[in-house]
Amino acid sequence: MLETTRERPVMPAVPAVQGRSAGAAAGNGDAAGTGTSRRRAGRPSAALLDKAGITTAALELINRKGYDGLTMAGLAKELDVAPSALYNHVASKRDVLLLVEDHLTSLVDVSDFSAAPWEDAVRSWAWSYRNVFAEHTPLIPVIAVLPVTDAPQTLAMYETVSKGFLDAGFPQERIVSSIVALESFIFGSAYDVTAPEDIFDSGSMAESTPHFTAAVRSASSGRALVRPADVAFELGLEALISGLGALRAAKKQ
Amino acid sequence: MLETTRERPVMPAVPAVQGRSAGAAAGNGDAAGTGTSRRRAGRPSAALLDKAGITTAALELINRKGYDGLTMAGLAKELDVAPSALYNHVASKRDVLLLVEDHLTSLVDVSDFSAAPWEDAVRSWAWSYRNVFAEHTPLIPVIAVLPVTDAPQTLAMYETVSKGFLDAGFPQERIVSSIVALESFIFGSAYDVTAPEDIFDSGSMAESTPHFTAAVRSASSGRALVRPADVAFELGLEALISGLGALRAAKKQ
DNA sequence: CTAATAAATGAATGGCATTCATTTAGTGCT
DNA sequence: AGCACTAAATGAATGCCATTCATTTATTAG
Repeated sequence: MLETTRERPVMPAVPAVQGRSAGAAAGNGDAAGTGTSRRRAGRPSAALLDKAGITTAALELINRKGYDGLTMAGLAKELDVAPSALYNHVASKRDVLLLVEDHLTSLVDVSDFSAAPWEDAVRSWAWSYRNVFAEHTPLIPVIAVLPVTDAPQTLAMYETVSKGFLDAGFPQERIVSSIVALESFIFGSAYDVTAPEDIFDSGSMAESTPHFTAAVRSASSGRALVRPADVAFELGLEALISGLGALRAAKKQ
Repeated sequence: MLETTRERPVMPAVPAVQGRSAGAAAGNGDAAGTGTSRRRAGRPSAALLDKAGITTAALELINRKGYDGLTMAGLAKELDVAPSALYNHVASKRDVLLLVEDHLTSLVDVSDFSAAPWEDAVRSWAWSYRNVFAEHTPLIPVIAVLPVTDAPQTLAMYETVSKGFLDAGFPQERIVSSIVALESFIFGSAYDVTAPEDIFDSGSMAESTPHFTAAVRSASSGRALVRPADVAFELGLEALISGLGALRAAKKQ
């Protein structure tokens, strides 16, 4: 129907930047916030926002200012838009965190599950998972309660990992519990990475806690090469791998 | 100036309740908030606030309204005081959370470390620790970064646990790492307890994630008697206990 | 006695997420 | 073609929240 509909009438000049991969302010006249020449109210010809753009802008903001700097107002400014405009695309700030979480999950390395032995696959997956979220601990409370339905990339990760466990000979009814146990350890360990160096310094109460103080001292004797958090993570992970590995039946061909 | 200063002019009746163990509003004329007869400005004869009172009021408020309900204004009302009065005793809301954290840590059961075998002691400690903080997950980000100096009860717990590990024949330089690994698992698992029942419901994407969906289904077949979070915790904890236990030298007499 | 300090009130302050009325532009239906 | 509906933007509230500051009153130290 309709003849000349596809003519693309005028389009002032701007090539209608879409998807807005990264980098702020798409060249042209800016709007709410930066200072010059507000955009006038009303729906613009080409949409300024979408979930992908919001996600990358949020990540950019987090990298630059940390999670304290991630505010709806700041995000809006990053996107050169009024804060209320965001609410046409997300229902709440938690929604933004969800978008970020799902994106980050896609960065977790699950590749070894299709090639390497189960132990090696779990090892590389767990290290990768921990390292990604160690930089994003404020997301952990969100993830922990997040129904997987709302996070397609997260669901995809679970699928790959589940299949890896099944192929390795795990009894089906133990797979979810095993993954949950590993994940719990991973999330807890991610926090650990962010702890200050001197977190175990007992200070003035050192005399009243001799055993602990001695243990802390001897733990840090051969340090500085590896972070304490890495030592603890390796220790716990290897314990989990060998403990959980014992559940396997000898399958896999 | 002014003669009759030491006469103790009136003192309406009240015996100057101090410490304020629990239960709100110490009987007499109330103040900021509740509605009737404000207390007049200026330092009162007997202090209305102290850290112990703030801690128990905070816990009361958390139990009643959850962590969202824990606001400085709400806490002040609970204590029948103006919000700004709190800042004479704590420097920030984070300080309040610290007080609560340290109190809760004193509830963790470490008794088995002086009696039972190492495995049993770790088991009961870990379950108790997880159960206490499962109800208080918003504290976990605080704990994880908390220098132990600021938390005497927490330090006391570490001392007991360290001694238990040492007595069980653990090499001193592995003790802290082992405890940290266990704690990481415990904190992560505490979150897990709060997750909704249907967290793993893959919903509309079930067809694209067959292995995971099947694993979830078979995990929940014999359920309802035990919570899934408990199964995962037990599995991981036993794996950690046997994995870490292998580090011990045969000592202990 | 007097200066310093401690502990309260009450009135800001500034930041925050979120909502709502309004404006403008595209879409679908007849 | 026209018209109702919906989508996507602005801009101006709203209400909550932690925190600060000036002020008042009482206790304590010198």
